[in-house]
Amino acid sequence: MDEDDGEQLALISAAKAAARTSAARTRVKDNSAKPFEPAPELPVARVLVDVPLAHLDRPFDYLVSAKQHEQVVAGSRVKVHFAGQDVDGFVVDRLAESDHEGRLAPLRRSVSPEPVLTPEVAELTGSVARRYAGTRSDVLRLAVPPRHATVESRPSPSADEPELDPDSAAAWWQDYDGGALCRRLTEGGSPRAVWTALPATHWEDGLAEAAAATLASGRGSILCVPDGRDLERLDSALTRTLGAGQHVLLSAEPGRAERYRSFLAVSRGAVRVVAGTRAAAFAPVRDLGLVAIWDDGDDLYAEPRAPYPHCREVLLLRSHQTGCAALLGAFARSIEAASLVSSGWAEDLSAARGVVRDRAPRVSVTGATDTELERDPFAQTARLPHEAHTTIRAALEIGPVLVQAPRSGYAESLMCDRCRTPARCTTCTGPLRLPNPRQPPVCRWCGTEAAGYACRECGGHGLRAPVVGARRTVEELGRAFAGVPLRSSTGERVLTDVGREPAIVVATPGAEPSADGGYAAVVLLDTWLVLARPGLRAAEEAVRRWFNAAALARAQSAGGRVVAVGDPAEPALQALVRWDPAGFASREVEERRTAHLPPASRLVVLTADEAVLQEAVGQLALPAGAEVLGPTPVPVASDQASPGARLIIRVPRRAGSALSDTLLDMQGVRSAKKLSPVRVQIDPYELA
DNA sequence: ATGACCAATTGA
DNA sequence: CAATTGGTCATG
Repeated sequence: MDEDDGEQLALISAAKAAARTSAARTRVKDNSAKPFEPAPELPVARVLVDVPLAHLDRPFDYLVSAKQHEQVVAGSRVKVHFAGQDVDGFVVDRLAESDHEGRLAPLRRSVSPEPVLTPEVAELTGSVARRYAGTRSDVLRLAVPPRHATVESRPSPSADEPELDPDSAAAWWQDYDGGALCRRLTEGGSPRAVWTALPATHWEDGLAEAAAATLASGRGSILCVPDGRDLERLDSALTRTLGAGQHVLLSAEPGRAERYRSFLAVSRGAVRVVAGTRAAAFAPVRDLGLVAIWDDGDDLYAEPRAPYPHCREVLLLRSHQTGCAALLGAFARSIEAASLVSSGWAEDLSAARGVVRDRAPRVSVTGATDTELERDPFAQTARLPHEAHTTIRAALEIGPVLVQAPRSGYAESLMCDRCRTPARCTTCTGPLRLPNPRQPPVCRWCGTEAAGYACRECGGHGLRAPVVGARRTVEELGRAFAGVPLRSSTGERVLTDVGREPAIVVATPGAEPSADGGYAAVVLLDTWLVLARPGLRAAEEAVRRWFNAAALARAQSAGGRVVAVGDPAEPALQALVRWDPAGFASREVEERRTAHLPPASRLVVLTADEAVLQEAVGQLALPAGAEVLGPTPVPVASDQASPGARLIIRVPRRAGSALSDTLLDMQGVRSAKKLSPVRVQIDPYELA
């Protein structure tokens, strides 16, 4: 019975296919004056079409005409007729014949013969799409910059043969493993390492030397940095180390033409070293030997466009896929990097304890314990405990002082004025803010008024908006240290470097200028506040920022001091005192493991209306061990009234690809059935 | 998405 | 009985 039904179905669909094919044939005959002349060889082009629909996310075959034969190559751009409209596409292959049963349509036209999508990057976009349960066309938009015809018509000047000093790389890296990493790169090896940079070092020179060592083996490199300022530093380091014209920069900064010019220099093989921000992770470097990323914990590495891939993960996928070397460097250590070390995938490239002690500044913590606050009421009002004050004064005798003050954005959240416990909404545990000083505090998430607030720790009724922000910090310090030059470096106006002469430099995290010869002292204000931020990454992020600032100080032997204003019992600050970023990160890895959080687990956040979420979960074939949390209403600021809920699913790490697969299936079915969209975010930065 | 196709429903 | 509408399917 089953067989009969099957046979009938087969007959019906065969008849339908025949009808379609003959219809297509007559249409072609009727509409075209000349008969189609196919390319003399490999007349089939396999094309990735730019359609946003999950169920159409696979290659389609088209016929190449004799005229298009030369232009249509693997990696070139074409236009094709698809579902009743003209769409863009990338050719991924030329074939002798198609495995498609029906008749093939001819390519609409060849856009350009430039092979912008190399086979390696084509494969990479596939793995990234799969890993993040997104569509390949979304990833392709991130990987290949928009075309610029004028730029494309010009040749890319080739880099000269580089003149490299074979010993300089190993010499620069001497303090770590005796320079073995760079020797292995020079010899064509592919080490994978998590590098903890020594304080007061020019990390950009380290990256440039690693690229030089890789170049000496005849291979190229990709070096990623968080932002434009770091890119400038790396740019000059690369020019110093490799000579002019050996590298290009890839970032969103310059205009489209410049960006495409750099991209073409790389895809044409004219230049083999790429430095850039997160988009550079997809650069089509020939003979890739090394991918490197500086300060991979920076949130700028999280791509804000779907499917939200993280730059570090893209580089790791790439290293995995091509077998190239991987280097993750930072002054601190991200949880993910620590996890790569503990799993044995990467080696730990840290200097010996003794060397670290020699290079690090002396770090102390002051001012946040209750007793000290009682002894020193000045600490509360001016946020500058006595010890910080005297340290600054002494340091100004020998050089500049850096004061790191949290951005005033954090000032929004209130805390108890007695014990500094963050003030939270009793309804939804969201942070409280003060709309204006005459009104009661209001929850930032649900908008509930918290009249008659009482601290849940100490019962106190007083609240304060603790952060003062950089501007008021500048004013306070100006009064306290009259006559000393004051400079500020914040979001709007960022300084890159300051000189050796005594000055106080107030900076927000991430905007710290480096000082010629290093700072005599670095002061970290309001550390408890940064730790009290909502979100799972608060401690990791705080530690990263403190190490980045503290690493700009001179060595202890040269008088370098760091004073953190906070609670000396706080483990995050103890890690700073011991200058032990790796120890801190590996403890965090353990905590994440027991809490079933990434990177030990893989996690997905689904966002949609609540009923839609229920339906979507029903469509999933969840792997064993999956936990479904929620749905819960999306925490939104009270001013934006967007309905919606989110749901979190987490699975053991080894089930990560099974999770991605079932999410892809779900998105495919949903887009085919025209069901309302569900946002899928795998291991998003904030929750992960 | 968009279009093609089929079937059922509606109106004269 | 024609015209209209709604659902399903395929997209090379």
